[in-house]
Amino acid sequence: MAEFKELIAEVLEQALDSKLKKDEIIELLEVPPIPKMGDYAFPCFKLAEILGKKPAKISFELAEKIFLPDGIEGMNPNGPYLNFFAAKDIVARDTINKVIKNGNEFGRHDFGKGQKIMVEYSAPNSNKPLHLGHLRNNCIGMAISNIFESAGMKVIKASLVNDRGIHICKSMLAYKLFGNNATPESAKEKPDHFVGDYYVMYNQMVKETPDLEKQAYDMLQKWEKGDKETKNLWKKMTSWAVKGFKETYTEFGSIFDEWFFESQYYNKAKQILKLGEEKGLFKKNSDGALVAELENQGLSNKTVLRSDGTSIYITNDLALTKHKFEHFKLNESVWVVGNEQDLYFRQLFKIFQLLGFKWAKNCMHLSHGMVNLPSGKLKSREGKVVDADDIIKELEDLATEEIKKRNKKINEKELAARSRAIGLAAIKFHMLKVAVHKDIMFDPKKSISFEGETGPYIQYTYARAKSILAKAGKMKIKKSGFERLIGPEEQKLLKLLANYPDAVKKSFKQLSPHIICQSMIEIAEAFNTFYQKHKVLKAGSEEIKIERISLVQATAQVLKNGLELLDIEAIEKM
RNA sequence: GGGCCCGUAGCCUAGUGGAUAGGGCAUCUGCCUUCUAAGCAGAGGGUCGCCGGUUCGAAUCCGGCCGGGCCCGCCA
Repeated sequence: MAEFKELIAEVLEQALDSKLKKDEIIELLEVPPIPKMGDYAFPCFKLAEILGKKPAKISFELAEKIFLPDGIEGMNPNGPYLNFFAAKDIVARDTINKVIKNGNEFGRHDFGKGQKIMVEYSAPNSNKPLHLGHLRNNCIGMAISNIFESAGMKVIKASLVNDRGIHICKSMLAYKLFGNNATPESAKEKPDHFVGDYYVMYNQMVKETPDLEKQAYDMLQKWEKGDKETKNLWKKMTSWAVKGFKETYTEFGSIFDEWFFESQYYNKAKQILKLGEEKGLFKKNSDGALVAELENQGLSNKTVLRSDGTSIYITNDLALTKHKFEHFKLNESVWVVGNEQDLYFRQLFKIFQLLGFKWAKNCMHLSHGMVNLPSGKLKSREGKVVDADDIIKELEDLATEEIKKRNKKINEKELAARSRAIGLAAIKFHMLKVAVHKDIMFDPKKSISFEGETGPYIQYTYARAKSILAKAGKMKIKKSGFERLIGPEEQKLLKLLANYPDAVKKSFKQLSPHIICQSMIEIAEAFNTFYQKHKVLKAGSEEIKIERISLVQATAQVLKNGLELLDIEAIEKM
C-alpha cells in the first residue's frame, strides 16, 4: 500500500502543479472511516487555505483534472475529501510480495541507524521481591528496547539495582535480630522472598518498637563507614535478593546487557559534586547539606548530599549517568521509570544541563503510569502487593488448565513450554496495550483473560495460520496474479498488513508500544473473520487455494514480527 | 497552596482539529460431522466529567470549574 500512496501522491502533485509536494501529500493522506468510501482519502482542507476556495469545491475540481493511471481503480470526490480506490489485485500482489520478501525484516526501519542508546528499566530494590509494578516497567522496557532495535539502533538494556540505603538496612536489622542465621536454602524459600520477609517483619515490629528505626539508621551509618560485620551481612542479603531477581527475570524473559549497582556508584560523585559547587549550582545550606538550586529554573531545589556527607539516591545517578555516556559512548539514554519520578528526572536532567554536559539534552525519561489494585495503590511496606512470581505462576497455571481442556494427550514438557508462553503473553499484552502514560487498574480476578484483546488471542490467531500452513505442506508462493483476493475480508486484511510498518514507525516516534498492540489486534480480527468466511485448504480451485495460502503466510509473518517487538512468543500450537 | 498526569457505555480502552466516536469485557441471539469455537456473525448500551470560548468544523485546542492519581530539599 505504500506504493499505492506514492502513486496517489504523484497523480495529485501533477494535478496540483506541485502546489503541494509528493511527500507533503503522503503525509496528508488518510484512511476513510468505511472501506466502501475508498482505500485512501485526500483531505482538501490544507489546499483550501492555500487556494482560498471551499474544500468541497476543490475535491470536485481535482477529480475532473485527474486521469487515472494503472493501479488506481477509481476515484470519488466526497465533500471535502477526494477518495481513491486501489486496484485490488495490485494491493494483494504488492502487499504479499513485500511481506514474504522481507520476512522477519518486514516492519523494520533505519531511522535510528548508527545510534547507540541505553535503556534503563526495572530498578529493583534489594530489600524485597519484584511486584506487579516492576512487571509493567519491565514490559515497557523490553518492548521499547525491541522497537529501538528494530529502527536500527544499537540498544544496551540496563538494570540498576538499588542495593544501598535505609530500606536494605531495615531487612538486615530484622534478619540480624530474628533471623537466627537462617538461609533461603534452610528456609526452602526463593532468596528474594526470603529477604523481603524480613522487610515486612521490620515494618511490623517497628510499630511496637519505634527504637528499631534509630537502629536501622545506625546500621546505615556503619555501612557507609565500611563496618566489616555490617558489610558482610549486607553482601549476604543483597546477593540473595539479586539471585532471586535473576530467577524472575529469566522466567519472564527479561535479559539485561548491563547490571549497575548503586553501591558501586554512590561514592563516585565527588568530581561532579565539586564541579557543581564551582559553578555555584550546588550550595551548602545552613544545616550543611549540599543543595542544587533549581528554583530559578521553575523547579524545586534538590538536595544532592546529606549534611552528614552521606549519599542519597540522586548522588548515585549523577555519577552513573556520566559514566554511562562516557564509557558506553551513548547517543541517548532512556530511563523507563514511573511517573511518580517526573519531577526527579526534570531536576536531574536540568542539573546536567546547567553543569554543561553536552549529552544532557539526550537524556529522556520514559514516564509510565502506575499499576493500581481495586483496593488502591500497591504498598510493599504493608505487604499489599501482587508479587511478580505469584502472578506469573498464576497465569501459567491458568494457561495449563486451558490447554488441558483442549488437548488431553499433550506431554508434560510441551505443556510447560506452552503454558509459560501463553501465561506470559497474557501478562505482557495486558501491560502493553494501554498507553504508557496512563495508570492501569489490575484486578487479579478478572484483569487478565485469554479472550478478546489479549496476548493469547494473538497467539491463537498465529497458531491457526501456522496450522493451515503446516497442513498445506510445501507450496510455491505466488509472485504475481492475485486476482482472487479481492473480497472485502481479504482486502481489509491486506491493508492492515501493509500498514504494519507504519504502525511500528508511529510506535517508535511516539515511544508507544500500544500502537503495535492495536495493529496486532486489528490484524488478528481481520484474519479470523477471513478464516471463518473462507476455506483455505478446501478452496474451490487450486488457484484460489494458492493465493489464500500466500495471504495466510503473510499474515503469520506479520503477527510474528509484531509479537517479537512486544517480547511475546509466537507459538505454532495452542 | 503550587506543579504534572488522567476523566470516552456497567467495566477496560483506541482515537489529540475533519466523514456515522473504533474495539474488548460483561449481557442477549445465532454458528463446531467442514483448515484450532482461546474463534466468528449479530443485538442492545454514548449529554466523549461540567460550563464557556476559538474554529467552516472540537472527544481532540484555550479558559474556568468538578472528580481521581502522582509529586513538591538531606525517602528509593
